[in-house]
Amino acid sequence: MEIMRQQQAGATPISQTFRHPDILEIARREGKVTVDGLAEHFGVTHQTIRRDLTELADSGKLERVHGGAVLPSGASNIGYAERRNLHEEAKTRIARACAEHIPDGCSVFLNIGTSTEAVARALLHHRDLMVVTNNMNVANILVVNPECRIVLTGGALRRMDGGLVGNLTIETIRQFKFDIAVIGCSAMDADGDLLDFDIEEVGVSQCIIAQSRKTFLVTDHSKFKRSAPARIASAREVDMFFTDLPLPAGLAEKCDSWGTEVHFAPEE
Amino acid sequence: MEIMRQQQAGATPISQTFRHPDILEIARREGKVTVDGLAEHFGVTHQTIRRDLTELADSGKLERVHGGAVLPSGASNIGYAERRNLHEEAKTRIARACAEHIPDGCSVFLNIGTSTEAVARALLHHRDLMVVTNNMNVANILVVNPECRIVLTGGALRRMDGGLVGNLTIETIRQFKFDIAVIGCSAMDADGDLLDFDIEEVGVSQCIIAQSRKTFLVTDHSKFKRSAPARIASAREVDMFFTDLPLPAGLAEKCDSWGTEVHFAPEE
DNA sequence: AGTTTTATTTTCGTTTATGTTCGTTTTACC
DNA sequence: GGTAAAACGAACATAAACGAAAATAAAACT
Repeated sequence: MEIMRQQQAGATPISQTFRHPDILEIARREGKVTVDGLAEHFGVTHQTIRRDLTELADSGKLERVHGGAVLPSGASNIGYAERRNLHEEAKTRIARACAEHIPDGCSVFLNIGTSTEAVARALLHHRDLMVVTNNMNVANILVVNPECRIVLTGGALRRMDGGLVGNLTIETIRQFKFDIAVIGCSAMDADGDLLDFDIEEVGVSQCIIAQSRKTFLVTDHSKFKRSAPARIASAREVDMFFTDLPLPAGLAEKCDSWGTEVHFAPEE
Repeated sequence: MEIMRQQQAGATPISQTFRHPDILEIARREGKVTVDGLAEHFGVTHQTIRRDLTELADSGKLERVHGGAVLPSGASNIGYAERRNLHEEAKTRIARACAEHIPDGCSVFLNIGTSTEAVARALLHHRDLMVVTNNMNVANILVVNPECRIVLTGGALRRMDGGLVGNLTIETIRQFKFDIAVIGCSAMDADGDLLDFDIEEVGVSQCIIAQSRKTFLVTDHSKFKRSAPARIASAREVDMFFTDLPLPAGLAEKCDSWGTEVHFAPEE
């Protein structure tokens, strides 16, 4: 009874029919399933199969197509693609401002995040760079810049965001000393603390800061409104802070007293 | 009426069809697709294929060109696409034969080379794999297989072939034990020795073999005619050897006496 | 038994995918 | 630079597929 209530309260009330496992197995074997084929196979009407497929699609096990369903394709980076478009234009402006403070010929670390990827795009015409990153997307972006040496840290590929995670990352970073670390963060609070959702990444970010002569932070204003559980560092440890809109009250003064230069990306 | 407005206001209404995943797979395998070819392959009109390609291009999966579509430039294919086309068809056959001997659920290492990339493409529908590689292209290829964990070794990105090179590679490999090592080589001589142009890679390949329970070699016949300075290992250490044409005189007997299974990829 | 819940079928209006036609744009060839 | 062929995209018609809702059947429970 209570379980039923939970299900009704939850998002999709899944009917557990014996067909679902079979459908999935067929789909995995054949790569696809058709409404017609399944209706005949199970001896039920099309409408019933449609309902099955809709439910399987809602729970992410399949991807619905006209006439049937297929295995989910790139299931992972859909959300990421949307996030990339979010504040896209602002991120580009911020990244450009940041790139202007990265001189040719220096060594840079870029970590995980859409903001740092935007910085990578802004570095496409820099020369004689050495870029170390734990972000596959950054590597894919910068590969077309022949004047840029690219070093990837090892690690398990996280499809969600192209990040390379795991203890290999920190091991790699320890072997370098960077002129500039460019980091993003998931959120930033009123005390000037940089926050992240992933505790593992926090360790990586802290390591990067420790191994770098200068630390650049790139963050758009949306991060000021959010919070996240893990603390990376204080903005006090940041040398330059690139963002798009004025900082919340109090934070600007703090940065000023800490000697953290705040740069606003110019509107175009 | 209102619904229509919503749709018009929203982004691009992507049609769902069985063909889209197939088109993407063909594109990834061949590097390009043509309207004519796809129309014939699926038995539909050109216009339908055009619509498909337009939608796939809109969602960033492909890049439209006159007469067909190609993989988006940012993705896997770097400059050495020409070499990839060399013996492409044979490599695909070899890779498919190799993939058939790689069971679901095992751990595999794929090293640098166009042949191993072909194997990666042949593994797109394997399940529950764990693939470790020092080849960025392999990672980019397999990223679309959600049933596959991907681990990249660290290292400097070599644009020539997407390889990750440097001492980080061996350090990473030492942390694993693979069920199967899939390696390619630059050349193979009459004594059955695997050769390579790059001395550094030789060390990596030797390390891979040492860390693996089984070693698979994938090489097309063109490698028999060439030579290279650095020696990786003897074919004696290889468990299965996948190639396209019969081995030169004497080598077949050697492999036989060593217990090295030689598999020829069937002509189609 | 009777009642309630769940699964399925039936029906029907709506949406979607596809083929066809036609005018426009691109490409290739002279 | 001009021309012909190929490729393209827009618009429309149509048939298939779709989803919502009501009707029916089958369990599950009291």
